[in-house]
Amino acid sequence: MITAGKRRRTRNPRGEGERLRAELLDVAARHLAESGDVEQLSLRGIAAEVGVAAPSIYNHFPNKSALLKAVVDREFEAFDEYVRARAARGKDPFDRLRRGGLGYLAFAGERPGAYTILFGTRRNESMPPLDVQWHEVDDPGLAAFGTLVSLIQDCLDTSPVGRQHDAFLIAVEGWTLLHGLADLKATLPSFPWPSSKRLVDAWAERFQDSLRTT
Amino acid sequence: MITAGKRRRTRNPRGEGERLRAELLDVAARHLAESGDVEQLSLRGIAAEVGVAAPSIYNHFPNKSALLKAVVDREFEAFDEYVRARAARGKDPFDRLRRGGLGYLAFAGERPGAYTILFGTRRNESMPPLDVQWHEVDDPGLAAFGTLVSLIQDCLDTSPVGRQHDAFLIAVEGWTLLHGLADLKATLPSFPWPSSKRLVDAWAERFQDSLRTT
DNA sequence: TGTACATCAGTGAACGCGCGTTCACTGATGTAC
DNA sequence: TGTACATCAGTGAACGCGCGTTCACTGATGTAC
Repeated sequence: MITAGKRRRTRNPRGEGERLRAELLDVAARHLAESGDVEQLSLRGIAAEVGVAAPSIYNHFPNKSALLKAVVDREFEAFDEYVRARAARGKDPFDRLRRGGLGYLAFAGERPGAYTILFGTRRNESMPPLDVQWHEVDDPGLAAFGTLVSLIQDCLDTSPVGRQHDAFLIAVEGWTLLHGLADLKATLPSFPWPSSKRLVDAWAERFQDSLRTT
Repeated sequence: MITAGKRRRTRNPRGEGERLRAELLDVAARHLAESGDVEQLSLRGIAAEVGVAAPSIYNHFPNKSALLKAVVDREFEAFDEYVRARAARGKDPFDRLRRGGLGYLAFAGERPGAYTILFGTRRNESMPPLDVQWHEVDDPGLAAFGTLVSLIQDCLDTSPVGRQHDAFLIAVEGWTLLHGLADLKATLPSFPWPSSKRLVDAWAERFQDSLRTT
């Protein structure tokens, strides 16, 4: 349901028609982030909120699926970029891993609807499939997982016993923890959750301990 | 989308009208379990599959929300019962905890659509809210969490240092792990996931170790 | 034993709604001559 | 400097569809007299 009425809007100057495309994506992304539900988006609603007639959308997207795909792809890129940027602030591999994990949870916490669209279970046929082997990734969603694997690999590389561990397996464990917390928090916001920092630190510390030479 | 055509169906005998109610719930539950999406259910579709005219539904439910709520409630009960039954097979508290966790994942694995409806992020206003303090639970979904808390409390009670631990906190950690794995598996079925048993055993073992007197 | 009647399980047609999409169009603006 | 024209950014009306829901109904069946 879209409550906003029509906005007054001056048409784009000649040659700047592409600006409507960006406006449509912005509004669609905002609605997705609020509702967390791809099904609830309607072209008419988006058009009304942008302040344009519904058929104008077809100047920029062949159909609804194409618009949906475009906005989801953009969201995936934003997510991966956000996590990378947070991780990059760390001063050593373990710190980067911790910060990456916290970044993951921060994105999910600040934009639960957006997170849900990316990693929530509800996906439909107009969305990228995500059901590929992780190493054959060309799905932008799994790029974020690739980021996690390489953060962990960097940690392993600091230790002489690092080669005894499998970065992939540890990444799966970490991802499961992050996703479980992120998703449950979005579902049950008023549950008395422990702090993200506490959980991530505990996990990272245990991981670091396991790499000390015995 | 419902593909099945109308089924031939003989009307229920006098006094047995309630049987249609059960049939409707069964078909609705099956569709929910397949699609994992509450929004995709249509009364007309359910009616057609049962072999009845759409308005007949209104003899048993005041509207769509009521039918939805009934089927979701029933699913929650089935889930909690399933986990309890699995846990009960264990021969000591730790074994019951392990089996309960594996039961949780087994339910989610065998009926991913059903699991998604119960704990996936997509909930809408026609569903029970779930956003309550866990200890004020009257939501059937959180009953399952209560089961987990008490399984853990039983473990704590076996140890002299048990009182130093918080069953609630440990339950949150366990739940996060279980949900993360269950939900990601449903989203990415072809990802090379490690076995549930391995993950649950590792977690339970670590928990048990932390209760040994040092 | 027969019949009128209430009850029950369910029906068919219709309603208004919002949706994605198509179609022929409009009116401003830059450009070619 | 003026004008015809192509292009561009959009529009308004209409389409067919499936939906939840309402309404007046039908026809079988048990029950009261």
